[in-house]
Amino acid sequence: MPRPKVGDKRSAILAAAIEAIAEDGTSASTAKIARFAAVAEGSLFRYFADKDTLLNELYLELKLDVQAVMTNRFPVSGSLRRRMQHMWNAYIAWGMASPSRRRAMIHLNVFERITDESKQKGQVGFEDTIEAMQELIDQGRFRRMPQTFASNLFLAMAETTMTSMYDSPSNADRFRKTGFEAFWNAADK
Amino acid sequence: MPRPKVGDKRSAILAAAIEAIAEDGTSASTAKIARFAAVAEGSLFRYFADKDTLLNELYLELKLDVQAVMTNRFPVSGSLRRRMQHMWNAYIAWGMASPSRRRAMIHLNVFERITDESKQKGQVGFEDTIEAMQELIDQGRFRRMPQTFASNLFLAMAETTMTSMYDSPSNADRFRKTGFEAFWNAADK
Amino acid sequence: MPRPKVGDKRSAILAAAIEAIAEDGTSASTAKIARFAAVAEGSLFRYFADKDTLLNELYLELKLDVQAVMTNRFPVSGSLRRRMQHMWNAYIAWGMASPSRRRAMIHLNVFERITDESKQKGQVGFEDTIEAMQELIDQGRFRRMPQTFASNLFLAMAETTMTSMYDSPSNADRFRKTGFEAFWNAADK
Amino acid sequence: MPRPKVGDKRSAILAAAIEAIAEDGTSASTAKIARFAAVAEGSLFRYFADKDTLLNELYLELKLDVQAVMTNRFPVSGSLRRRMQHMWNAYIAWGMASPSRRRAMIHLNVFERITDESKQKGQVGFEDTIEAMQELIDQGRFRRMPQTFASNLFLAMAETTMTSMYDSPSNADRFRKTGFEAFWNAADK
DNA sequence: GATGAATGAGGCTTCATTCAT
DNA sequence: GATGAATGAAGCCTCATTCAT
Repeated sequence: MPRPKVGDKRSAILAAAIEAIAEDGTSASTAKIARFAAVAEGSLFRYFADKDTLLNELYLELKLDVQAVMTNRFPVSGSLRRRMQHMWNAYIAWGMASPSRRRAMIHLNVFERITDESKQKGQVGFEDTIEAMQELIDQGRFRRMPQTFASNLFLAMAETTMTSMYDSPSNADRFRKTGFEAFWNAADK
Repeated sequence: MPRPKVGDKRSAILAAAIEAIAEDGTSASTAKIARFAAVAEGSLFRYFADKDTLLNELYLELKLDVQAVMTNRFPVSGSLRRRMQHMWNAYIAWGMASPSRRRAMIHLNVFERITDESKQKGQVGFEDTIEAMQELIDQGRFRRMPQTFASNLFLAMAETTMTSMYDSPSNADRFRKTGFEAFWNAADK
Repeated sequence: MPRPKVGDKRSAILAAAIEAIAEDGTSASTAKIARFAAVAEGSLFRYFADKDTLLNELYLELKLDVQAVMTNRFPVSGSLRRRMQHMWNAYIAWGMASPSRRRAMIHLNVFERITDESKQKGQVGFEDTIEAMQELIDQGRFRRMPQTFASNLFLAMAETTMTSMYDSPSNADRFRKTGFEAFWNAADK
Repeated sequence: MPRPKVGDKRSAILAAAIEAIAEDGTSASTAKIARFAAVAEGSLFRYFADKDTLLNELYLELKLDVQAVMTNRFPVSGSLRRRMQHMWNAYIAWGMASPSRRRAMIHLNVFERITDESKQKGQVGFEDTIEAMQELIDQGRFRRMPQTFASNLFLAMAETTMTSMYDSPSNADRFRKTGFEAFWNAADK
């Protein structure tokens, strides 16, 4: 059974917000977002109580998106390195496939009005990857450090890697691989 | 009594901008910045042509600030590892000493209207550190990759480290050290 | 009850701008214009991109207005003198009927940001009158001079005439007639 | 003996105002005027109580200027036509010699805050020309009309003439002469 | 007198949000 | 529900004017 129609417009608005934020940062106007979504300015506020709500929900959607991609075909029983490699490749693939999503995420990550609640919610669903991250910690250089440290490092290093990949597409593959080795050696003892 | 130095007010505005941006991001209002600086809003525009100019000059000032701190007592003839260690510690010290400066920098780094010119100017003065970075590249895992990749990785990993340090001040020192080891092992062969 | 026509508000703003400019010149504030139009200041910008656009469109509207009045019942096949007389009377009637429109026009005519495009557009629709003006030129004192010279002279002399009519309403009719004779004898050989 | 220095600065400001108003209209900023005059912003207000005063005094100075030029070598005992011709040529020469003065005058003539007092004062010194104008009236088409009507017509027609002269400098002389004939025939019976 | 930095009121414009249709 | 016109607060910026030096 198809999703209720209402979802379509909501999704359109979220998609539009991604483009608008990628262009203008979080100060992209709701009018621009509505225009990109091809809906009336007022309609935006039927789906999101206000702009902050929209940005918070977009934040969550992007996190979910990343999660889906990382979780998909996750090699649960593979070696730690293999699982990490999977996560790395999946995340990089996500970022490279949709530059706007990635740029939007970068802006949302420093947006001062993403609530703690959103940040927390953004973690759910990452159980498999978090578990892998914890294993990585327990066996390597980061022993007894919080899991978020490793996770954040992973994300930061992947971001840096993607920046180079964008700047020099012909070497993209080399960056991706070397980036992973860098991460692995940073974390592994 | 010394006559107030030319530039006092300019500095006050820059300082105020740091606080305001740390609080509200780059959408901090010029009114708020002026209020923080205890000057009239109009005065702000005697020192900076417009808000974008102010933000770009602030960006440069912060870069200069980092540079000063990294360059200070730089062990030019020390081992590569020692030089890197110095840079790491200096940068972390800078970020931990002035949280607002660091937060402001984070926002400016993703601000869409920092000009290419500013970004370029922001590089000057880092010659020693860039040279060290190049050495690191030439001898390790990043051979034949652009120097910016290593530099960006350095910054990203230091940022991640600082985040953990802020979250858990009692372990700050351990984070700082482990963070550096992580970076070193990421880059070293 | 008829639904308010689209454009009602737009017209209200243009009408308000006429009054405001008549009072304060082209430096009349958008706030004042909005107030006169009984709309919120923001509304003004839904109808006109910015103040310059508003003034340019007002300029065009006034030109159109004059044109309508001059063209109405234009005695196409009348003698040249009769046609000129018609134009003269029509223009004077327009100016005397709406002092604010006339004052606004005077200000717009010397406003430095009326675009060339607007000036050009302001000419269309005057074909009959321009043709008459050309005939006048071809047969009189202004032979081989540009049509704009005669047109401008016409307008300037009519303006002067109206000023005297305002100053001395009881002699208005005599001014109107004498003014026309003056113009006719200026141009006719 | 040289004029007192104070006059120099005052004149410089008036001269600067001419240029600034020619460029930007009466909304030219006092800062710009001061810059053009190469004096400090504050100095302007030592010579003129406020901007309106400056503009009113400039208005007077320009009127005086015109008067001087018209009065110079005025052929008091020449024929009426000769005297008119002199006035016409003098005025045109003034306007063509200094486009900025002329443009400034055009703006001041429609400036809403030129006081009645200024307008009145602007008339003194024109006795000879006014007398000629009165003679013209008494003997021609404008009999029993106010002298200002003839004067305004003179100015309006001369303005129109100058506009054409600027637009087509190679025909300037022809415009000047034909313009005068037009005026003469407009007024003469 | 001269200066120009400082001021804050006011100008233009944008924008999130509301609400009548 | 959907729309988009309307709103007015707030943002950026300009400017005439003041005043300490």
